[in-house]
Amino acid sequence: MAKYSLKTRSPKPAVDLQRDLNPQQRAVVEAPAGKILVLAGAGTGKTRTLTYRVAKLVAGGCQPERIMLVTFTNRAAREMVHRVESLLTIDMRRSASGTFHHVGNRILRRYGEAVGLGPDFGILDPEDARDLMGSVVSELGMAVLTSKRFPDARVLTKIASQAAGMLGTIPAVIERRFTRFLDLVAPIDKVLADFKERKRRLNMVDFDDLLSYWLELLRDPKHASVAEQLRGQWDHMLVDEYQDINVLQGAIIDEMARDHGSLTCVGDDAQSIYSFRGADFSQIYDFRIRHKEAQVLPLTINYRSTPQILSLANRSIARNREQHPKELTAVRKPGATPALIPLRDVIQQGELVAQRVLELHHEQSLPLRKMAVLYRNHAHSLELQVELTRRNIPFAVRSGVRFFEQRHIKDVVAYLRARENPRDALAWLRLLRLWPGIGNRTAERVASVLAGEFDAFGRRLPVPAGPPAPVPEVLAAESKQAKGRAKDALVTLAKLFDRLLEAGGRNPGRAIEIIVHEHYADYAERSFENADARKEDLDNLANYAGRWEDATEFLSELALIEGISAENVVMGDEPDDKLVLSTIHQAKGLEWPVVFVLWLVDGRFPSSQALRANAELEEERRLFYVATTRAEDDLYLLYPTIEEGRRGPTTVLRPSRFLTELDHDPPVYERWEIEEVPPEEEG
DNA sequence: CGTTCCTCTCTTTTT
DNA sequence: GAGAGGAACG
Repeated sequence: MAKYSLKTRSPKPAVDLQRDLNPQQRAVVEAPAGKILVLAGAGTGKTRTLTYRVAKLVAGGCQPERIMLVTFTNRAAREMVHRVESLLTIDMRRSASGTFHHVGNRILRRYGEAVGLGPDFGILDPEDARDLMGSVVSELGMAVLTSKRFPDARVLTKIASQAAGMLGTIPAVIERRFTRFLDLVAPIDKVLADFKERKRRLNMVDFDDLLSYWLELLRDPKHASVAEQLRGQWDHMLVDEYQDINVLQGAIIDEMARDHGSLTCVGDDAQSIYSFRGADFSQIYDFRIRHKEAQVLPLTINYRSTPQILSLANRSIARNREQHPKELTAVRKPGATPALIPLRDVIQQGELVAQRVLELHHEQSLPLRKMAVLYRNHAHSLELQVELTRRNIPFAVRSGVRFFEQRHIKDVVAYLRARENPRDALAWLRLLRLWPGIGNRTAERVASVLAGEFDAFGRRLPVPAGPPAPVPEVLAAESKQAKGRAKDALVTLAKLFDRLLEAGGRNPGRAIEIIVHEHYADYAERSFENADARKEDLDNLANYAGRWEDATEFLSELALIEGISAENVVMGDEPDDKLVLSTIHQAKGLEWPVVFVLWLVDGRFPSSQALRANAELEEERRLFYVATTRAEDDLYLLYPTIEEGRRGPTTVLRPSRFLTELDHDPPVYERWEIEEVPPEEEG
């Protein structure tokens, strides 16, 4: 992606540590290069502190490209890079900044050959990984695999992912987290080994591989010289959101920092909310065990929220046993008491939020973008979305279906993937099936030949499969074998690929235009009711892709970028000022003057799964803590009291235990009563 | 073999 | 309210 920033030869930092930082923050910024763990509460200026530490390093003569700055989420990464760049007017593009996965991707593009990856390896998104797993299972054709009790492809990828994340074996993961499959350890192990092999054949990696191979480069004695080169490229390592890393990431961090020893990690154990994907917040405690010499520095002064909001948050998190007891201190003046609002049902919950948003917007001139509605999972926001649409309140959903995970986007992207990495059988399969006359059978045969997995006689080829055959030639040959509509389709497809491989088609944006123009527009007309909207999406995608010169880079970006919701990208002419709707996970690190939290009902938030185990309940409470600490001035906690079953009876809902457990003196919230205004008095 | 239409299942959270 | 998988038809 094109990114611009001004660059000065000698960075002149507009940095004044005395003026800009409090003593706790200054202690972090000024600590000599070494092992540092910063325990930073919500809203205590964590990003600011880390940014200034980078500034200090650069001011001290360190080249930005010799700093590695990694975080867990895209958002945090972008925020961090942006703030460093604006503070220092330097270009951080050369530095290794971004999510672990981005940095891993960059490193493997360059050094992946050592672990057997071609330079144009593709990245499997979770859906692809699941499909691939499914085909591995069905190809193995073992009897156990078809039994009802055998884990499905999604669960299998989960097991593989957990094993990668905790640096454990498959049996160990099953023993720890999937005991119901204990008697299936051997076949599961076999399937996952095949899955790994299959990824290699396809020259593809999944998200976990981006990190696993990175660690392999650092640890395996076979790659000692690569490891040395890697370590030698950076002098300092800084890690944000340390509470959300897993064992694998922890190991990478330690290995990367081994020689230079300059490692600054920032995190808040109270905000660890990703254990479901292997984040292991004991990492943050083990840090001091692994690095005995590490300095531990606290940040506890909260600049964000009113004391009222903080007392609520403090009281809630204090109920967690697994935590560092710490109180956030408020510096802001007292404000409004958080509101607890019971509603009749979800409909009323949506109405009330919409109404309150409008009141604040019109009566207090608060822009919509200064307000956010947070919820446990995206389904919780549906009724609200309906109500907001009805009242014409613009909103942006920061969750839901990802733009690039929609079918039409993935279809078109499959062409790019196939062009960049012809061994990507999944992409071939996907795009072949779009053609009339080509069904599963034909698609599978042609895809495996194109991918070089099999020769034309159905014999499995060894890996590496030699130089890939020219795609148009293979397609032409296959078309001769086919008949009827499939024949026509393959002939047309061969021509399309000729065009895609021409120089003009190299640019990803241009390539997408060709694909849509030559094929997909027709397909969309035939297949979708909302073909126009989808074609518009594809125009936007072509535009977006046009910013990259190199399609492989574009594809990596697309796979690793955070979920831009469809709404966010698609609409071109919408107002800037929009109410924010977000899952709590996606809201981490952000703040708004006004925050609404929806669906505070036992079984929803905390979720019913979490009610079963205490460790999970504590994680949910941390999530609640994250939600409440997003609010600066006003916090509204809402819950419906009854739910009308679609088919079944109406049920009475219990308010979330995260609310009732706070209900003692002095009160931390104020209960609001809702009275319906008769229609004639409205207005 | 390919297509279409039906039912069933799911929905934590993200890279 | 979507996606996967199965059944039945062309």
